[in-house]
Order: sequence, then C-alpha cells, then structure tokens
Amino acid sequence: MTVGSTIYQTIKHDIIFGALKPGEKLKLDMLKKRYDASLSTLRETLNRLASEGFVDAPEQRGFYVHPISVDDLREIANLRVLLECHALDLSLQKGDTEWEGNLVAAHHKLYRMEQERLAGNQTKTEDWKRYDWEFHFAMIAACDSKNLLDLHATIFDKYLRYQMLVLTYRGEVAMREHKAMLDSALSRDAELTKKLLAQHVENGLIHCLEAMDEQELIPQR
Amino acid sequence: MTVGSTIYQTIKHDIIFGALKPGEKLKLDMLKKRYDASLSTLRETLNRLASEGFVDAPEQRGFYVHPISVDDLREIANLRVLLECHALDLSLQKGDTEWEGNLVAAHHKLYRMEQERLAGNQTKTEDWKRYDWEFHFAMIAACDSKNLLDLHATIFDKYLRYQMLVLTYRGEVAMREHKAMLDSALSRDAELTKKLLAQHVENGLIHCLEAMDEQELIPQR
DNA sequence: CGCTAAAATAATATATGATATTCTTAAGTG
DNA sequence: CACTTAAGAATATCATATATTATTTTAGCG
Repeated sequence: MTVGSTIYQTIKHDIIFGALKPGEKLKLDMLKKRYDASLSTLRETLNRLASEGFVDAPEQRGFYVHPISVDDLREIANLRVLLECHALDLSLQKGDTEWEGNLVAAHHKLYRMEQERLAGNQTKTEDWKRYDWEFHFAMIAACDSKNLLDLHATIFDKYLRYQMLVLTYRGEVAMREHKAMLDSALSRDAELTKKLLAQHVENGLIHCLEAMDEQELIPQR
Repeated sequence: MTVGSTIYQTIKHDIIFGALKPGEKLKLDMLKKRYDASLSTLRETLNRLASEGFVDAPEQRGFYVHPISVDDLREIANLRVLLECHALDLSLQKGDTEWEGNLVAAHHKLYRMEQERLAGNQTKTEDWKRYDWEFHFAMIAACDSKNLLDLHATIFDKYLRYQMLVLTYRGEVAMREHKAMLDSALSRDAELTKKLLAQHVENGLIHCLEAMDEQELIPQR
C-alpha cells in the first residue's frame, strides 16, 4: 500500500498531534476532501486506527477521534511503565555492544535537541518528540520480543497524544532523567533503570494532569 | 455494522480455531466466496485483524494468516503473564462482592465443563475454551482499566490459537490450578494468585511446546 | 408554547465494477 | 543455469449505486 499506508500515518499523526481533536467526528466526506483518498481506503484506515484505539467506531454511527479523559491517561501511563519496564529488563539482559552504540547515539541526539529547547528554541516540537521516542525505543530495542515492542509503541503514542495536548516542557528535569537512565542502562542496573523510568513517566503524568487541570481540558471520566 | 462485525468475528474465530491455517494466504476472491461479503467489507476486516496481529499484510502482497513460531508463542505467554498478573493486582484490590459473585459463577461453569471432559466427553471444545476465558476474565474484571483489558484480551486470543493448534488437554492439573487461583483470589492474596497464574500459563506453555515438537508443527523462528 | 411524531435529510454500511499498478509465474534467451 | 521478458493473476485504489440507519427538521397536537 502506498496510498493506504500514507493516509494511515497521516491521520494517526494528526490525531496524536491534535490536528484532529479528541472526540471529533470524522465524517467520511470531510476526510475525503482533506486527505484526498477514496472512501474504501479511508474506511480501511479508520478500521485500523479503531482497532488500535485511536478512533472510536460505534456501530452504524461512523468514526470519532477517541476522546480523552483523566482516567484514560492514568491507565496509559501505568501501562507504559508496565510494558517499558518489562522490556527494559529483557533488553538490559540481552543488549550487546551494537545496542549500546545505538543507545548512546539516540541519547546524544535527544540531548542536543533538549539543549536547544533549553536555550529557548521551542520550534521543532515533532523532531524533539521523535528523538524522545527513539531514545526510549533504543533502550528497549534489545528485548527481542516483537509482540512486546508493538504493544509498547502503541501505548507510547497514546501517551504522546496527551503530552502534545498540553504541550508542557519539563526542561532540565527531564533532561537529567534521560541522562540518568542512559547511565544506569549502560551499567546494566535494571532495577535502578526501571525505577528511574517509572519516575520519569510518573513525573510526566503529574505535569500533564496539572496542565490539563489548568487548561480545563478534561472531564473526569 | 452488522455484516462487518459478523465477518470480523467469524474470520478471527477461524484463525484462532485453525480453520484458517498459520501462514495461509488469504486471497480476497476466496474469502469473498467463503464468507459471502463484499471486497470493501473484507478489506476493512482484514485491516483490523492485521493491526491486531492476527493477519499479516505486507505491502502490495495481500493478506496472510500470521504464522506461528516457538518464539512468538514464548513472547505471547510472557506477555499474558505480565498483563494478567498486573490486572490481577488491581482487580484483587478493587473487586467488590459483585465481582466475587461473578468470579465464583464463572469458575463453577468452567469446573462443570472440566468435569465433563475428565469424564471423557471431549466435545464442546469451544465452549470449554470460552468458559476458560470467562474465568480468567472474571478474575481481572475489576482492574478498572479498559486499556489493560483490551490488550489482555488480544494477547489471550493469540495464546488460545496456539493451544487450539495442539489441542492438548491438561486435565486434572489445570482443573486444580483454576481452583487454587479462585481460592487465593477470593482471599485477596495477590502474590499467591499471581504466582499460581504464572505457573498455570507456564505449564500450558510447556505442554504446548512439547506438543508442537511432537507434531512437528513448527520452525524455531 | 412546549412536546411528540412524522417526514425529510444526511450519513453510513455494503456492494459492484473499473482501472492502474504490482506480484508471480512461465517462457525464452544468452 | 542465471537472467530477462512477457503473460497472467492479484492487489490497491477509485467511483458509483443502494439500502439501511441516524439525525434533523417540520408539522401537528395537547
């Protein structure tokens, strides 16, 4: 698929980065114009997104961007910790030197981006988030379980949507957390790395919840 | 959707229960005749199943039933333990009397079915597996995380496909395991219940691996 | 004037046929 | 025997048509 996979990525991207808003009705007619694809292709895409949970598809009533809620965010943060910690365990056991190299590289790129943001350059948000993803992925890449990596990637994206929603930047703190995780991972201290990761996500969650509260973005359920 | 969701369930069922074999090519023409649905509906269905991992959809080359492998089974068993144990933790914390009632009921139905099988009645395999699912689901039903339950349900189904593949029956042993889990869950002993569950799945895994080996069903990767 | 029911409208789910592209296979060539 | 080419098969995409179901509007009634 060329058209299909393109549309899929585009719509998923638009949901994650908020161009398509939580709860928004996805009328096929509108999508057709907006993404310039045929009905069939669009419906295939929406079905995939529905089964991943980015889109709701109540019977006979079309498609909606999956709504947000505090509970949903909490669940997702918990699942991210669960899956990523488990993957970390495996990855720190199995990772070889090649893995270490990729990890160091991924961290370096993320670090550069974080520096830039600290210096005041708030552009390139998507690049920054991509580097963040690539770093976390590099950490668990050696876990050697495709099933696990797939589940994690989806949950990560769902978590990312909430982060993008409130666009909160934790600056130097998150930067230090990333560095600490890199170090503990390289020294193969799984327990410490998992603890740091859990805190990292937990801190992000708190930040996110506060911002959602301030911006009055959200129903409790 | 009536046609759509029906076809979805049917094809998923046929994959899990082996009517559609691992690695089998799913030609649209063939599916059209077999399930009596239109191309568009079928493609929507296959896209959903692909995103859940029951079907592979390599670009431009149609659809295939996701192949089996020893590694895949191992990954899935591990993920089932991870997700179900986590959900157990939450569920034992939060479950109320209503939950206990449903759990006892689910166990009773499973127990009856297991008795019947022990007595030699090997029919109703699908009912038996449904009761097994309902029991495990009842255990974690109070975890209060839709995201978690969804992930678990999918992993459970993938695990089930392997079980159906080798059709091994662990008889009295599995029966005792279920009873032990019921008791420890009702007494809210999360650690014990998790331990029992991990063993339960691990035992099933071993059984499955042995049977796969005997039946020469499988490539290592 | 507010409410319910009927009618009109809009949108979805499904099916079909058409076309361009791509994959697969078989045949032929060097 | 490897490689290229040509034929055939299958897929991906699109446009269109229709039945069914939601939603909105309108009209009628209390």
